[in-house]
Amino acid sequence: MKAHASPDTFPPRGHTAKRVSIIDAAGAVFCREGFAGANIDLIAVEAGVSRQTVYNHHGDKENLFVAVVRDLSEQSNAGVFATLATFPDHPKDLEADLAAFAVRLNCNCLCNREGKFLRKLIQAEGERYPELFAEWRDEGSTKIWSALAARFARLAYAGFLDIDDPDLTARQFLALVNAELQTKFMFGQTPTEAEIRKAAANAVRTFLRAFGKQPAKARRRETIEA
Amino acid sequence: MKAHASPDTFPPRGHTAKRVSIIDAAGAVFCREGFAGANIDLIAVEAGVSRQTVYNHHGDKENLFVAVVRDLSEQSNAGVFATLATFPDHPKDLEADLAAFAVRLNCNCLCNREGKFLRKLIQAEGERYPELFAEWRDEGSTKIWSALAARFARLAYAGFLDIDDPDLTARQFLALVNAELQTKFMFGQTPTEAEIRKAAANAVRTFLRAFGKQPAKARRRETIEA
DNA sequence: AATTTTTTAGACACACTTGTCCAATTCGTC
DNA sequence: GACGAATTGGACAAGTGTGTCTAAAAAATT
Repeated sequence: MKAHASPDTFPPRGHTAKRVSIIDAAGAVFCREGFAGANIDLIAVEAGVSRQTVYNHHGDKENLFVAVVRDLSEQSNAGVFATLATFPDHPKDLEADLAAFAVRLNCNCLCNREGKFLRKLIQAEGERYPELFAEWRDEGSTKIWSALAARFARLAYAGFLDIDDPDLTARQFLALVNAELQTKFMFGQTPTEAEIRKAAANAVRTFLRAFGKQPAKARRRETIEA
Repeated sequence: MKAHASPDTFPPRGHTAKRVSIIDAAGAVFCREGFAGANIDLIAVEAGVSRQTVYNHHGDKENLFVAVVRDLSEQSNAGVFATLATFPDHPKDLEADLAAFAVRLNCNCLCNREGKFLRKLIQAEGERYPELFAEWRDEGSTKIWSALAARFARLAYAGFLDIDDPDLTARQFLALVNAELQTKFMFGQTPTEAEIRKAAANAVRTFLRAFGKQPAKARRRETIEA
C-alpha cells in the first residue's frame, strides 16, 4: 500500500503534463460527442495516454467531466478578467477604443477554445449539473457583468455616456457585440478576425448611437479638432 | 389500397396520433439526453408506445432524429412567420407597438417548446448533421432575417426610423431582444411572462434610442401631447 | 544502480442499447 | 362478427462502453 493515499485530491508529484493533457482531450471529446457520446478510450488516445491512466487520474467519467468544466471555467474567467482590465477607462477616441475592446473580448473570451467549449457544454449538460454551472455563473458571468457595468458607469460619470442602468447597458453591449456572431456560433464555426472586427464596429456604432453623449457623437462626425 | 405500398413515406391512414406522439417524445428526450444519450426505450415509454412501434414508424435512431429536427424546424418557422405577420407596419405608438411585437416574438418563437428544443439540438448536434441544419438555416433564419429587415426598411421609409443597413438593424434588434434572456436560456430555463415583457421594453427603448427618428424620441419623453 | 512510483496493455465482467424477429393481441373498418 | 392492418411484449444476438484487475514496462528518485 504505497500508492496514492489521498486518491481524491491528486497523486504525489509533478506528472501534471498528463493531467492537463487528459483534461484537454476530454474537453474536446465531450464537446464533440456530448457527455453520453464521449468515449473514454477515445479520450485516452487523443490525450496520448492509456485508458487506465485516465481512470487513475480522475476515477470516474462524471468526475472527469466535472474536472473539465471546472478547468474551462477557470481559464475562461481568467481570460475575461484579463481582457476586462483593458477596458478604455480614459478613451481618446471612444468609438475606436470601445470597438478595439470589443474585438479583444470576442477574440480572447468568446471565440477562443475555452469560450466555445464552455458555451457548448453548458448548453448541452447544464441542466444535469446545476450546482456545477451555478458555480460557473456565480464566479464568472455575474461578476463579469458587474465589472463591465462598473466600467460603463465610470464612463458615464466622466461624461462619455448617457445611461440609466449600467447593468442593463453592459448586457446590451455584450448582446450587440455578439449579434452577428451568433449564427457562426450556432454551428460551432469560429468567425474570422475580419468578421469579428466588423461585428465589433457595427455593435459599437449602434451602442454609441443609443448611449453616446451628444458631444462624443458630434466629435465622431467632425473627426478630430485639436 | 389500404396497405402501405410506400413504406418510406407513411402508412395509410390516421394513426398519425402515435406518429406525432413519438416525434414529440423523441424531441424531448433528444434534448434532455443528447443524441447518444437518448434511449429508444425511454422515448417509446414517454410516447406511450411500444418500442417496436417506434421502429415501425421511423426505422432508425438517426432517421428518428432527422424527423424530429425537420418537424421542429417546420413548426418553429411557421410560428416565426406567423408572428412576423403581426409586425407593426403602421404603428400608432412606435415604442409600445415594437415592444409588443418583441414580446410576441419571444413568447411564440424563442421561448416556446420548439424554439428551445431546436436551439439546443442545433447547438449539440449541428456539426454532425450539416445538411440538415443548413436546410433549417436556409429555410428559416435567413428568410426570417430578410423579412424582418424588410419591415424595418419600410418603417424607415415611412419616417419612423433612421437606419443605414436594414439587415444589420434586424440582427441587432433580435440581439437586443434576447440580451436579457440569454442567461435563462443557457440553463434551459423558460423566462416568465413578466421577464419577457421587461426584456422587450428594455430592448426596444435602447433600439429606439439608436434608430428612432428625433420626433419619435421627443414624443416619447413628453408623453402624449394631443 | 537500486528502489519506488507511475504508466501501460490486455483481459475481463457487467451492464446497457440497438435493431430484429415473432406470436399474440388489439384496433378500425366493413 | 369477421377481416386485415397495426400494435404489443418479449426474447434475442450483436455490439459497445464502463470500470476493475493484473503483471510487465517505463520513469523518476535516491
